[in-house]
Amino acid sequence: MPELPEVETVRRQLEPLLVGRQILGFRVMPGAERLLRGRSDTSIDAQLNGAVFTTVTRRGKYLGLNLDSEQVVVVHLRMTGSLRFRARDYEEESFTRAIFTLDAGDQLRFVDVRKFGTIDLVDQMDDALPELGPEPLSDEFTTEALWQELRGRQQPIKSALLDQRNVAGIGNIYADEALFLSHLNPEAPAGSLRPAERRLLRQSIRQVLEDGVAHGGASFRDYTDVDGSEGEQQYFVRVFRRTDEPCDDCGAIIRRIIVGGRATHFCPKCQPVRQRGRLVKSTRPSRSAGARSTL
DNA sequence: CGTTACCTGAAA
DNA sequence: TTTCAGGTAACG
Repeated sequence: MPELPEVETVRRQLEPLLVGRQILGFRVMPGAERLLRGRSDTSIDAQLNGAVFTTVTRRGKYLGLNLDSEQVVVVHLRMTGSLRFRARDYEEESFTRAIFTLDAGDQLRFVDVRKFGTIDLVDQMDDALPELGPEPLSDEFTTEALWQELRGRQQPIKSALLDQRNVAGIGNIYADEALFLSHLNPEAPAGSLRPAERRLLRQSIRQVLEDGVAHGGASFRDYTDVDGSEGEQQYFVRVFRRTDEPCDDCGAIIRRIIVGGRATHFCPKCQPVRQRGRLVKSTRPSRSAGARSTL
């Protein structure tokens, strides 16, 4: 569920709540053992005990809860995970999968209906991360860096944006929104973008992610922040889950298709299938015909 | 490369 | 009852 803006919202809320707080215990609830990916909660509990949070960082959709013990708790929320900071004696919540007990009895809870989320304890955040592309809101995310990943690819541009090895942090909402702002058809081959389209796509990605962060993330279904409240970005989307509604810009009816197995929303008029090269109907048929034989 | 599996509840 | 879901890893 959470994409970069939702995870960044959690990071910003969590940091001031956690920094300086000490961990007194950690446990995983019965039936949720898989979230530790094979490790036992007792071994993690032993390593965490007494450690103090120093900073909270983010890489793509991953959160790093950094400790003064030079270790990092790396969390991925996947589809339905959330981190809740709860004061001592706060009521129990359904679907709580793991609990960090802090000094004074407060708790950091990992709540996750579908049990896809993960928690790792490592010495360096990178140790828990798969191959990830550039951070889209950093300076390293240039048009050239983006094109480096897209060039030569036949895959639909939508699928390429969801591949975390190309760019880190984009998910289904922001991929559709960025493609709408870019006037790009989601099924266009990733490697087919013209230079101007690449620049616009890079800028659109940054725009939609920055807007998402500014609105505290999007809450379409499950996403809630650290105290359980919702974001506002769902009120600002242009196409995502607006199937059969008129496009804000042109009034055409927004369509929903499946691309790479994911629901995909777009405006067929603003994001048309690009015209193929028009070799047949050239404006100067007599001169160009013999001169050029290649595409 | 696209498809399937992993889970579970809400909505259609 | 069936379909769907802000994600990814493991398939074929």
